[in-house]
Amino acid sequence: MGRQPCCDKVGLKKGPWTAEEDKRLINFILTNGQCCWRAVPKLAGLLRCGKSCRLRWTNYLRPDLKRGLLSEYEEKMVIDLHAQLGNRWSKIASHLPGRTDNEIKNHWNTHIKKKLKKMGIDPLSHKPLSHKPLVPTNATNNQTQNQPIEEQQLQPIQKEQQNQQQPLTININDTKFESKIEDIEKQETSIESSTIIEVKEKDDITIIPSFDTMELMDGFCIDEVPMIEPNEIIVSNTSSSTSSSSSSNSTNFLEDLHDLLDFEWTNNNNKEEDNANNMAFWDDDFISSLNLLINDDDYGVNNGKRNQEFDAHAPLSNNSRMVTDSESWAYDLF
DNA sequence: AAGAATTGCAACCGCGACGTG
DNA sequence: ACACGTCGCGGTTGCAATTCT
Repeated sequence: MGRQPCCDKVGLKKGPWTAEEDKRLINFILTNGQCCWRAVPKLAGLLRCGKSCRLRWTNYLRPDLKRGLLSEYEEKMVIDLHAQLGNRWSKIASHLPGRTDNEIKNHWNTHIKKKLKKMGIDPLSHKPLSHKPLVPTNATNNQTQNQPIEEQQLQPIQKEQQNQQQPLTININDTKFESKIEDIEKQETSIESSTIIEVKEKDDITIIPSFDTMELMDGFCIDEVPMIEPNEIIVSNTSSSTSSSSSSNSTNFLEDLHDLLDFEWTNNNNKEEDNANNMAFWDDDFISSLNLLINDDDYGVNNGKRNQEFDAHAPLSNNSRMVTDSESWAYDLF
């Protein structure tokens, strides 16, 4: 018996999303929150499968997303985290606020991989390419070789902590990288000397970068990012009745957004966090982008292609969302 | 200038995990 | 214990944009 398709594909649309579809999805999620993706397309009046809606939202429409190239710090973190976690992009993404697993995966495959190879680093093992693989002498060794790096590291981590080893960071822009490769070879286990310390807790893994993430992000911490939850998405009643309609017009949609911005984001878990979160979740840049988004004249002129949506090829400074690197994004919000 | 090759990224696909009845 | 539905993840693809020849 074959697996049932995730959704009835007959009559469902595929391919790039149009402005109208984006508008409907955003409007629906703002009004109803994220729940039951399977039901979303029907309720939102979209001819898409729920999976497609979820992807579109999480990878592109989510308001807390950063756009644009990864910063040097972010790249460094990705490399470190990849050394620890392997291709577990969602885990890696969870340590990079505003970045999606897809984005990181793409960036890894298109940029970082090449950079590492150029530097003589094997992107898979994070070891120097010239580094001859150890010939396993027994099954245990063999197993270790095939184990995810993360698992291989769990044991040496504590040892590493005890030894207070100097953290080895890979600066991919470092022209003296070759000398670092030598250092890595000397240290035998280059990955183990990475900057990330993991503590295994049940099945979950806590990643503790040895470099100060808060410092790197200029005080920006993932824990402070107000990730959207269904119960957190609250649109005032005055507008929700109109906006909940899948055929809502742009004006109502904008009103919803502004109502939303007037809403005080609260987090009941922590009063201090309350203060931090009592702010407009989406900054003016995002609103202006949404203005673009919902303005059919400006948006999706070319069949809704994203490059037209946010003008990815314009200078970054012209692009309200894409310009928000980690620092400016954080400062804009806080 | 034009065609070919390459790049970058959004979106899709299939699978596994998990929850529920 | 099992079947089923849903969701999330990682790998892959398709195609527009860009670069090269």
